[in-house]
Amino acid sequence: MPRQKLAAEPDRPARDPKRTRAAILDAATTEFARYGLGGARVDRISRASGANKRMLYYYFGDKEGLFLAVLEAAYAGIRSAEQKLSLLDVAPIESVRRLIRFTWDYFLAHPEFISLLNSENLHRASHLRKSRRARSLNSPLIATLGAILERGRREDIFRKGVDPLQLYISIAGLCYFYLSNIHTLSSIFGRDLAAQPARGARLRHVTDVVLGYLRREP
Amino acid sequence: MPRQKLAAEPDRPARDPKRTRAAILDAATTEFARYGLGGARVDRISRASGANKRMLYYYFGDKEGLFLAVLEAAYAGIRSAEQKLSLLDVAPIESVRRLIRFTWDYFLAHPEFISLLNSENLHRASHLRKSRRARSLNSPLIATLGAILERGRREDIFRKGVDPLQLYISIAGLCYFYLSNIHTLSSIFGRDLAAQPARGARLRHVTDVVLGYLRREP
Amino acid sequence: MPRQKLAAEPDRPARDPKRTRAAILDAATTEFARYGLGGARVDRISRASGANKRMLYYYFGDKEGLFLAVLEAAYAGIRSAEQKLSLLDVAPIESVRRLIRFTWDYFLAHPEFISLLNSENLHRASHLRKSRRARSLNSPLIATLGAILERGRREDIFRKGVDPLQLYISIAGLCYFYLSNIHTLSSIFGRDLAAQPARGARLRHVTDVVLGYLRREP
Amino acid sequence: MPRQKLAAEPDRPARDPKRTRAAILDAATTEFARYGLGGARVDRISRASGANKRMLYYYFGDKEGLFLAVLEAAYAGIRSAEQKLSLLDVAPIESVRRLIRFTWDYFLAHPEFISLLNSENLHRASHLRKSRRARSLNSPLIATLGAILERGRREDIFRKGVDPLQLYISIAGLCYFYLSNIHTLSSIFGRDLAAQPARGARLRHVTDVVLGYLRREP
DNA sequence: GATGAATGAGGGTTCATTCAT
DNA sequence: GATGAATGAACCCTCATTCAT
Repeated sequence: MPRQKLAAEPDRPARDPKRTRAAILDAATTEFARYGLGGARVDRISRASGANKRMLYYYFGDKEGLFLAVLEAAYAGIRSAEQKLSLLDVAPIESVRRLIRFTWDYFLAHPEFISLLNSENLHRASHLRKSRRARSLNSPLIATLGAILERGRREDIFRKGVDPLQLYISIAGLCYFYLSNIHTLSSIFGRDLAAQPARGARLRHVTDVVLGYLRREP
Repeated sequence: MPRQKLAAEPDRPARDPKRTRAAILDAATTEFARYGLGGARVDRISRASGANKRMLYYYFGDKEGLFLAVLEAAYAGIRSAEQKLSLLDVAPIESVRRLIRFTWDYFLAHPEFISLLNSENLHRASHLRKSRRARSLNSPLIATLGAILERGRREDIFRKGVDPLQLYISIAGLCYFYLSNIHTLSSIFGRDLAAQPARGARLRHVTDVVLGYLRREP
Repeated sequence: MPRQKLAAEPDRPARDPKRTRAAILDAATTEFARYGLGGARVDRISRASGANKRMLYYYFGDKEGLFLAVLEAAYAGIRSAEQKLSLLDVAPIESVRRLIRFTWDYFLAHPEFISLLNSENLHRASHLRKSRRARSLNSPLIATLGAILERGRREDIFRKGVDPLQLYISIAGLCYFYLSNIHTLSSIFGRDLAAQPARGARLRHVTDVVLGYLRREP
Repeated sequence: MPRQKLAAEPDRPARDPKRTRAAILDAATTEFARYGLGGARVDRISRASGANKRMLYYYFGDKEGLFLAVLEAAYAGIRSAEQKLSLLDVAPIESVRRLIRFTWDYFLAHPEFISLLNSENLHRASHLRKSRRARSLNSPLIATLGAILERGRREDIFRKGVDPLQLYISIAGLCYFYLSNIHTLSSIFGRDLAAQPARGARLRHVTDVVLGYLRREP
């Protein structure tokens, strides 16, 4: 009987570098996000990825090289998602709304991104600094946001003098902190901030804060 | 026969439980803040504190017990600082200004607090949840902020319907995220956000955002 | 039947730092001599010494630190044996005879010494150079040999102008090379140079060479 | 469609068995000499030789097979050099002089030969014993030296009863030990024995020792 | 003949923790 | 209360070797 399904792979094809590499990267993302760099275990990554432990070193050099690759992939992920936004097609207020919603949704859907950034900051961005791709990780949204603010200003809707980078960081911070610190906050304040109603309330609040701030002075 | 050199070894008295405990806690705070829970080394803590490794277990049970103690002490620290604020003595806007400045300054002066919270969140607040002191870690500022908002509303300065907890989280988030992620942000955007001018700009921006948001609708 | 020798230790006393350290050093000497630095296995050393593997690092830092300690102990061993020689008590010729015999016997009885030196030279003496005890490893025999040569010269028995260090190296080399390379030499020349008759012949030859050389010119 | 750039990659022809084999052997010689058998890395050899790692196994079976091949080549090298000597063309004393100088120069120019012999002796000549070429590695110089000694004896210049093998080993030992152990000796005695003046002095000394010994008794 | 990808056993080292004193 | 010595599990990483192409 012939081997079944030529095109469909069995769990792990014998020789498929791309796939092996990707499987390691995936498993490592999960592991690093869950346990941090120091707490991550190379053995667990290898087991979860289905690849031999040696392969991890073959492709990524060492644990820290793997961590950097994970980090770069994480940035690439959000940048890729950002590119699908079409913020300049709509009016300024709607545009800001979309950006906030996108930021919120992305962080919500990608808790590993938050965790990885925290880990990298614990290490003072030492890995990122070594990255040759670091520059290209810069968000194009800053420029876009600048254009939106400018247009809102021209239309006399927004206040003037808003630094797009500051605003970008503020939007991120308003979303990020809530989600990043959701466990301690929930514990300390005795509320389940991760539950749906609370999450909806948070998004509304963040939107209110940002748009409330941007309103031109009366 | 009496032990010789009674007066000797002045640096650290041979037996001073409080002192030993405090020294361990201090060293552990630094270590956990710098390396995270997974990356922290019991040996380094013992060495830095000058206490024997065994003492660490004697006082705190194990590494995680020590981490919890550090965490509780960190919360106690910020709560103690908060109590020195007299927010209700001044007008609402100034009151909010003070709260923002306090939050910013505290995070700036206590990077270990940020790092410890990140670590605890990585572990899903598992230590805090076990703490019996957890309840008492709740910030009294939420109630105070509620009173400020209420007063501002009555004086027709602030908008209505602002949830004090949400606002508290927002103020924290606007400060925290910038400082917590300062290394990756600086690296990605190619700016030194830790330098003084940038820090001043950030505090102004945060104040603008919050007060801009709180303005009553025109 | 009563257990013998009350005072004698069971195989390994529970707490005896000196003993533990010495046991590790002994086992390491054997291991390094047999397999070289690269081929030596920390696990084997730990097993053979009866000490926990961790103890090896506790006392010696790492594998190379242990190697250095072994090396220093090996030098200390030969220097200690040299001190028992009383070369200046007898006539010059007999004195040189004794020195040769001592050198030969010591190398013969301590093949590990030869092997360790070879290993260290493979590594370009990198460990020895780091040693603070290196200076004290210098042999006092050079000075003694100088005195012997001088006396032999005065008595018109020996030739003049002999550098004691060169002669010392020559005596060592004549013995060392034969024993160090005994396996390849035996294999290449198809003779068992390790057998007793061959060994006796070698010692006689070496003595002849050295004394033949030292003879004053006719 | 034809593969582009037929003439490209001139450095190493894609398929040149002899060349590949020789490149591996060269790289392996360097590697084994530098790090010993245990410390040598197959990967480094493969990289340095430019050949695929698999080729190494293809040609030499395994790491130890490669080591043996290196060893045999090293012996072949010195034997080949020896053949260029014409010791029987000159008077006995000059003949011995030449042999000493040759031995010294060869060891000096081929430190890898010394290192390889040391490695093989560490392993008790286990590789050499398996070699079918071992017999042919025997030096023809022993016989030649025998003839020289005999002639010197007949001419009443040399002493009688000198075993050519012993003398050969002595000449080798006097040169070998100094060079083989040059790092430890330099370190212990605090002199740079590798510098030119010291090297010249050593060659003179060795010559003096051997010729001094060979002198007929007065 | 030649290659990049893959392997499993084991390398040296370090971990948090506990013992005997 | 306090100490230096000791533990065993597990850490990250590397080894010589082989597979599929």
